Amino acid sequence: MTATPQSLHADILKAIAQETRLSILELLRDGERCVCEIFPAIKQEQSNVSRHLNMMQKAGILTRRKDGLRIFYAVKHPEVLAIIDLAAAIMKSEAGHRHDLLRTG
Amino acid sequence: MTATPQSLHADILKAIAQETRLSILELLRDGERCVCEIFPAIKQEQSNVSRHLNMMQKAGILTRRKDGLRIFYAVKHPEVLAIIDLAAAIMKSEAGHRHDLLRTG
DNA sequence: GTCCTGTATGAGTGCGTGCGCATACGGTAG
DNA sequence: CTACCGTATGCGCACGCACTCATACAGGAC
Repeated sequence: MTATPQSLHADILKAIAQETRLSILELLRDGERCVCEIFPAIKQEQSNVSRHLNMMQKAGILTRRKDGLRIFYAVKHPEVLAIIDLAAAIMKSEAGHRHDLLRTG
Repeated sequence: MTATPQSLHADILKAIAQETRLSILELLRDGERCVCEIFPAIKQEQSNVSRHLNMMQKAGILTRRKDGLRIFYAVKHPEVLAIIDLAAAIMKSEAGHRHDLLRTG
């Protein structure tokens, strides 16, 4: 048991590692939003956003709440946002190194 | 500027969010390894591992060092391992919640 | 009941990707 | 030089995935 935990890590990370989903998660950083708010904000089809939200909820990183017609999604684990921040930090330091590499040859 | 940073985050995260690459990164947690050590350890084709290593190095999360015939790869940013740990934490708490859900209906 | 709004889903498409096989490249040893 | 070892790469294949369009479903307003 716990033979290949990689396979499970991958599902969580794959649920985050996608542009559209990252856009959604950035929006949800400020709190829960309904689909009708999200898809215009990130300029994507409603159906596409719905699928991504559903996918992330099934992956366990979003919560779902019904309020009348609307369904509100929110980030379930703050670790998700921490992961995004770490990725941003890596990017930032990479961008700096790239400059150095270009300058020093 | 900083219009859609999501596109760039995604590249870093995608470089991590894959089973084979996660296996490699777990191995590299203990320090640098050459391809000849990695691919038998994770039971993958040499060509496949070589591609993944190359991909991660281009993504900026691995370093490369030549020593004679062998080429050693190592994790460049500790944040990468932190991301994996956070994903593991999410998984763990999700596993707990799943049990509750199954029991309470 | 009908109409409308908000969300989810089925079908189809094109692109991206992980993989294996064979082979080429680069460096070392003899 | 040749032979060999470690690594990278071209090619092909199968699968997965993000997306769009059209449509179905659920709930509220009337």
